[in-house]
Amino acid sequence: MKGKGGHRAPAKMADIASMAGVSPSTVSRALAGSPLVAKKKRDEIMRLAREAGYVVNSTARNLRLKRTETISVVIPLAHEASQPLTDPFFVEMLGYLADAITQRGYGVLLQKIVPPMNDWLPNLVASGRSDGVIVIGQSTEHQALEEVSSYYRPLVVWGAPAVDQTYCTVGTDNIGGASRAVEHLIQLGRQRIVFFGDPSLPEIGLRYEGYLAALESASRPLEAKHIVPAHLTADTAYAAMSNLLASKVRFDAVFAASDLIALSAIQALTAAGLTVPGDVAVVGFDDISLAVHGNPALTTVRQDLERGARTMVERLFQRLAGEDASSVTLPAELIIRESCGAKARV
Amino acid sequence: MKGKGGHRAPAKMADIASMAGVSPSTVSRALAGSPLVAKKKRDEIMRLAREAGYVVNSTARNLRLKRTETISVVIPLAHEASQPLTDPFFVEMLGYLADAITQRGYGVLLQKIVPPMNDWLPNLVASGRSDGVIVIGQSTEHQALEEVSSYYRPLVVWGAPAVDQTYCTVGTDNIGGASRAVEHLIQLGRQRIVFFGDPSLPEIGLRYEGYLAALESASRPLEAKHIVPAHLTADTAYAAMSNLLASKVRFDAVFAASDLIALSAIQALTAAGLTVPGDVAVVGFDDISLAVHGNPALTTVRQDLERGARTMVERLFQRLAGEDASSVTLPAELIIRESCGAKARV
DNA sequence: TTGAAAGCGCTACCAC
DNA sequence: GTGGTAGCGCTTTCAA
Repeated sequence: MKGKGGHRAPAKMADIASMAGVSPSTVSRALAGSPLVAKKKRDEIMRLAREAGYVVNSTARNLRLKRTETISVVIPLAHEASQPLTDPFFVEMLGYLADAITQRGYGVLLQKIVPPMNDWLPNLVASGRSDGVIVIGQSTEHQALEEVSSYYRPLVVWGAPAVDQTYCTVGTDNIGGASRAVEHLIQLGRQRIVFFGDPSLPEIGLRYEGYLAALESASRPLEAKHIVPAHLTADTAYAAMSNLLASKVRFDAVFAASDLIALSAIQALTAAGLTVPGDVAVVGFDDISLAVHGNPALTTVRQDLERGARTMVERLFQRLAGEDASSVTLPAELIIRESCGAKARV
Repeated sequence: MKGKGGHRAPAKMADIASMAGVSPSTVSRALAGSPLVAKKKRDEIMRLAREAGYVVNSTARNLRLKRTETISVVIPLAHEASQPLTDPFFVEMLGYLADAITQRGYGVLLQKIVPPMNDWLPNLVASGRSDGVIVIGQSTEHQALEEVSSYYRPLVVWGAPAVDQTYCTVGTDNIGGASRAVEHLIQLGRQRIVFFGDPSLPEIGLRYEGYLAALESASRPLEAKHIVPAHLTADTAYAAMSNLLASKVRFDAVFAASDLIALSAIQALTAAGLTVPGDVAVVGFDDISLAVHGNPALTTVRQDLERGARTMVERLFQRLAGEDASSVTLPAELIIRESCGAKARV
């Protein structure tokens, strides 16, 4: 209506106060629904505010109240530097988190962290932009999480619990899920099962343990050449599988540490003229929505992201309220579809 | 380290000031890299601040500066009330937007809007939580967008331009993309092509126009029974396709208004014993990453979301800077895969 | 039941 | 170059 930019300066509380012929204090109380101000006056003030399109300025409110009603959701991508959230896992988790947080009337501040990842967590915490932090995946940041958690309570991390860890994690039973998947491959008669993923990441490390456990309980030897430490991105995984094929290592099954790289592996295998599950059986991990639509449909270990997200938010708010909330491990479920094949070929 | 909650009160600027033996003003200037403060003193203050883990409180800073360095990204879901961001389209777009916004040093505040959608936009704008707003999809909110844009400039919307519209949109050439898709189906010999989607939503309406244009240029009559106004959710689309099949309407092709519902349609068709593309050819819209992995791989009209996101952010920052930025339509590309079939069957 | 006043932590104006 | 001071818009004592 005025000014060159066409902007309209938003009304402030003092404006409403003078319109109503009362003090800002009274407006503040009225808008907060305080019973201190007479019902009639309160309604009048609320009506006025609504008509003027007045909404409390949350920056000022936050400064005064020392809280933001905002939760930071952080996605650390140590190995995906330039890439835009390629992994559907993150994105599905993000959706569920956003729902759970919004339901409690809080805002969601989205943060993607890429290398170089220096001091991002202490800085985020100290900046006061949010009241709590949820980190999706430990990535390479165990140390940073550990340090900050010593003085900052409202922090919850999706991932694997570690022995020396003090921060709160919520995650899936990686060991159990992985071992069940590998046992299934063994039962189907697969002889040479590749572990496809980088065990140096906490969660992947546990899936690797499950893999080892399954081999051991079937009295199968571990073959070093069957460990392929692929990163969790589609491109690098495709390349890693192509390399493996070129190396002439023999294998008839792949247990992939995530669905995304399982799908890439299938593409690489198919491109090389092999059939899945005929020549090579493939099992993934996550059960992203893509898995069921794959060709063949992907057998995988399901993580219940909706429940995981709800649990994380629940714990975070407990910690926000000063209560204690310890780490949780949620059950994993083996979902059998087509890519693992039926019975043994030979 | 202290207190029952184990919280540590963050340092404030005054603390750093007294540690350094200077005034808060000087600390403020030093931390901002102002050349007004002597280089040596500036470095000293920065070192001190870093060691103390001090980070400027952004709420206070924002209040003072009257800006937030935050952009709201809003996803209005008129028809998906309880559902958690099921459509990969939104989620992929969100990822690209987050990248583009983060690159400019701004934060991303995520908002999901579900019915009842009263005054969400004016309230969001008036709350001062962000410096600008990006809305992904017009949904049913054209009117709200129109009203707010009359006084609030930093607003950019993903969607379709309308004749009477004053707000800034960025979107794909829906008409062109759709007509090319339908023309392709016609060329392949398909006779009865269903339009699958609700034309009352702005973007879908344009895709419908493209559908009409293609029929017309091939001198094909429009059949009312071939218009199936399915909502853009997987479940409702599946049901709508099942209903259509039960109704005995004859058709040999489906042009779906989004990939998500195209995939659902394929599932419903397959479940009913029909083959795709043998009995029914299917073409989608969006080219979500799922499309290429479908079985059969989905022929679709590609929207370049990365470019779209970059463009939206670019326009938003132009508007933030007081410049004008008008609506844009980006090209659409027909991606031919398997689900549309090859040549005619008969 | 209401208003005056203080102050959340910061930046920028003004004086020196 | 540097420090004092005012004030961003709000909530909440405290006093009336």
